[in-house]
Amino acid sequence: MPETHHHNHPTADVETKVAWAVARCRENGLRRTKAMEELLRTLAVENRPMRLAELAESEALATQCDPATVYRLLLRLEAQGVIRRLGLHERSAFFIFLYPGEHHDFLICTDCGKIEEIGMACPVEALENEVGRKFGYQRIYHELEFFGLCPACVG
Amino acid sequence: MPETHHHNHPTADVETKVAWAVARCRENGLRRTKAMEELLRTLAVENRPMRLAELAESEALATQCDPATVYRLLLRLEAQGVIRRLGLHERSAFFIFLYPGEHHDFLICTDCGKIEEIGMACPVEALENEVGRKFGYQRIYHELEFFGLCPACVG
DNA sequence: GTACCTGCAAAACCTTTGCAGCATC
DNA sequence: GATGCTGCAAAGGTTTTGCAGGTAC
Repeated sequence: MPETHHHNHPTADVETKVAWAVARCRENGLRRTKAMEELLRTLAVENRPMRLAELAESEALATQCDPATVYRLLLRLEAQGVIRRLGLHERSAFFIFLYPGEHHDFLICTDCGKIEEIGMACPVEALENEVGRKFGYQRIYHELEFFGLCPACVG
Repeated sequence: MPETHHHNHPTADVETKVAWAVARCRENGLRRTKAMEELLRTLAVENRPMRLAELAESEALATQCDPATVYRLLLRLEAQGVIRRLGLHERSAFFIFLYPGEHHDFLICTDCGKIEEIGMACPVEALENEVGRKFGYQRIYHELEFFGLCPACVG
């Protein structure tokens, strides 16, 4: 299965995504734990960028494990390529489920920090390939974010 | 002068940029200080994303002022729209000089963190306008970053 | 049984703020 | 002279790590 391609297509079923991610982690030697599954499921259900703190306090995980565990899990899952860390200008990092064939672009309010997803075709794919070739980078992907004042903050 | 437009064109002269930024700040009631000028000049000369710590330790500023001052200056300059804060996945924020008509897209190594600028036409401008209209956002701009393993880290 | 994973707690880092004194306008 | 800017120092918030014990395989 390809690492990434950027067509927006219908979101896969949550359990399908979780099963895929767990399988991939296990293939690479990670142990299947309750916390891993719950973390992946939370990210798959929410399907939006979430912070460590938010995840650690979520119903599914708060009773399940320590924030430090969530932190270390996020590192492992990112290394496995089943989640991605995003830089969205906040002080804390955001993480989102990374499922093959799905791509997300976001619109962030510079005032209130609201994050919404843009369900529009992303025009960057061709450039991405060209950049990879020209600069000799491997495993390339991109992040595209739009920033501006949302209607509520424009007042 | 328009807030932003995204044609890549030859970089303006450093002193021109600094003078423009200082003028704009003064028009909006900020006081002209040595630290402000040095900070702007450093960013204009380097013309790349820099962190607070890096700026505060730079030759021009280390002898000039306290890190807290650099921090507060960065906030003010960002509010004036003469610099921009970038989210590049590091724990600390990056800032870059923002001159009308100039646009930057970056390529960042996911392993060593090297940041290079891509001098290629950015295909996002049309989408940016459409997103602004569709979602009702004002003062919209975008950030496009490519991530991957640089040749040295592929090794 | 072994290697990995977890909880707890502390350290490390970067950012942010309070306040008294100084510089710009 | 008034207001904003600065330096110093301390607080705040998130991330990161050490270590002893528990768990998946």
